[in-house]
Amino acid sequence: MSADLTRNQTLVMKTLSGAEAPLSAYTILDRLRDDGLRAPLQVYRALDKLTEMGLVHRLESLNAFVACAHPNCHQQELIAFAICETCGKVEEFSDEVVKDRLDGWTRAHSFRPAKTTIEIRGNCGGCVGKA
Amino acid sequence: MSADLTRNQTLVMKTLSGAEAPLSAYTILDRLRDDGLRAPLQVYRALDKLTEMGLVHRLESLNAFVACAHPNCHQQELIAFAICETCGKVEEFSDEVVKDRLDGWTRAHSFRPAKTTIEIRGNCGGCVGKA
DNA sequence: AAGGATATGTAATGTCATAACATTCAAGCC
DNA sequence: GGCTTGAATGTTATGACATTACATATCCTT
Ligand SMILES: [Zn+2]
Ligand SMILES: [Zn+2]
Ligand SMILES: [Zn+2]
Ligand SMILES: [Zn+2]
Repeated sequence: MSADLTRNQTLVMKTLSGAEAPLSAYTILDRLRDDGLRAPLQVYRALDKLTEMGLVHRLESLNAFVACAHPNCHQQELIAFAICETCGKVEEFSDEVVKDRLDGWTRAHSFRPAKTTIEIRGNCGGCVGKA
Repeated sequence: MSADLTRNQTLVMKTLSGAEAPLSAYTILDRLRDDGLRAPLQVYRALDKLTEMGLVHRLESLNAFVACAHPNCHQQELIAFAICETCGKVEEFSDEVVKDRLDGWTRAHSFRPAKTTIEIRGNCGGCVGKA
């Protein structure tokens, strides 16, 4: 399994796990002032490691981070995110057909993919109508 | 067709059209100093309009902008980007199957999508090996 | 000419992320 | 124990991306 987390990584992980919506690095920092964190870099370093371990995802269209909803389940597959712009809730899912189609395109174009981002922004079922 | 562009929109559009790779708003600003632009907002406002018109795309994973490769061709469809991290070249493409699969997921989950981002980062055929 | 909508100019500020350097900590070896 | 070494941490400063707020100008319609 994955190695134990360090102190700062544990603090950041707990903050993200307890959050209802994605958090920016600076929001995480604010919530951890009382635990001794003072500088952005302390949070960014923890986020980097947690992301490497697959415990946290970065949402590119939000410049924010979420705890993985299925830790240790989708180590290497393609993940898509549905992000509600009203309540902030994020759903993760994978789709083999989407993956195959994108893989097909990259192969056909001799493109070597390193990281793929799929983010759908909109409103979740509970928020449609309220927005 | 689309309305004529304003002065600032024209300047920004020309800069992006002539670029080999995505440009950040501040890079665009730097290239337009001699044309009288002084503040980021002048560029951001033009980019907003150009994006609305479909002439420019924002790359979320890069915080940068590119001229559309197929203006007036894909007004409303889902667009995917393959971005070379070595040479910066960006390829746009659409895939109906990917669109259908993502639409299927959102319908099944009562999610109302507003904007979908698909960005594949990696290395293009010409750059594989050099990186 | 008057009014309203759109576009522009400018300064200040807010938000996100990293560089550079010093210090501390834990583990393995002599 | 005392040493080395690599990882993690702490701190300051800076860089990069984006928006708020307000003033002014321009264009189009009446
Ligand atoms: Zn996940
Ligand atoms: Zn919602
Ligand atoms: Zn396009
Ligand atoms: Zn390339």
